[in-house]
Amino acid sequence: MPHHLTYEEQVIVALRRITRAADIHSHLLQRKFGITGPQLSTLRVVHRLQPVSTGALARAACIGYATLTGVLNRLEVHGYVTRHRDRSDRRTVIVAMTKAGDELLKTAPSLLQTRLREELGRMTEAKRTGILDTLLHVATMMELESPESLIEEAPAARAAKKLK
Amino acid sequence: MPHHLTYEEQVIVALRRITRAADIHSHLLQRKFGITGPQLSTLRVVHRLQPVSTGALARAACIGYATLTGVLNRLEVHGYVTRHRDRSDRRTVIVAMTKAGDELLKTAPSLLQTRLREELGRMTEAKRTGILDTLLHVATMMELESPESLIEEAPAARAAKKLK
DNA sequence: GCAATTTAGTTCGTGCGCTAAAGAATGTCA
DNA sequence: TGACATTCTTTAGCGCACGAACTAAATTGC
Repeated sequence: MPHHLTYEEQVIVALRRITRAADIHSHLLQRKFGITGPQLSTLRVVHRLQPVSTGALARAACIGYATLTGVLNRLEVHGYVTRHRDRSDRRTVIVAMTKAGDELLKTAPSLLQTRLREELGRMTEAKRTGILDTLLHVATMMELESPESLIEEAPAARAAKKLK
Repeated sequence: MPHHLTYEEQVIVALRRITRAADIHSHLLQRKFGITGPQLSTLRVVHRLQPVSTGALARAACIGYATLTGVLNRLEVHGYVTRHRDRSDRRTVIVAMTKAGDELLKTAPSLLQTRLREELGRMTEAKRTGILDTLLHVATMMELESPESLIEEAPAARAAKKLK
């Protein structure tokens, strides 16, 4: 305790600890079950929306197109999903589950750390809701910063780039 | 809104949105000021603790040794910090600020998004404290999962690995 | 019809993050 | 003193994440 930290620095440390813990948990998942957190998370979204285009998948999973391509590559190599181009619009790629993917989700561990789940389960409903609300609130505030680069459902209205 | 999400899935989405927003902000910092979020964050810790060993720095910054090496490489290339080996114990590496590093910190923008800062500034003290407490609480719960792999100040007491 | 634009995905380059293993310096102990 | 363990840092290998640039396909305008 050499110095006082400002409120802002404390928030940053807290966020850092959260992402680090999530990352460590992801590596633990990979060692134990052969699948990482982002892969498992993506697979769940595929399960919920399949068959689904990569674009819709990226928006639903709050992930960039480029990142999703890599995750889908690995999921495909592992045999958990299939990709094929849409017949009517051959630009879009349709993602669907395989049997192995379904099977994995049935036996897959929770994405959340088990300890975290236990702790949350012990809380009152009000406290649980409060935590989620705070997290969503923080997320919303942080996303306010760069509105254009976020998931846009309406990609119109940016013709201001015409120079030549 | 095709399906209901479980509480757990909602928490995961919230965490995902937070880390994504932080990442996007980091890229924005890099484009505008030539330094990323982790680099700036690390530089602040160096400023607070200098001169400091890389190990102490990693623990203070909640970051792995290997990751810190890369960040320090980039900070050194940019001329913001210096590294040299300790005279008395030549295993440890001592990190210190340069003039350029001090200068950067003086003019550097907040690590937090400005919008987030504004929103937080508008709140009551109680609400601000509540948010920080919730974030720290979540961080602590998530870290419970893998105690050994976290920053250990006392690396003793793990002789249980003697098999042969 | 066919150029110009828009849209969907992928590839490329860079940086962050982890673990595991390697290097280098120090300490221990017979 | 000389093998062995311990400590501190870096390297290697992989995966995630972003933006920018690229390819291919569809749409629009003329």
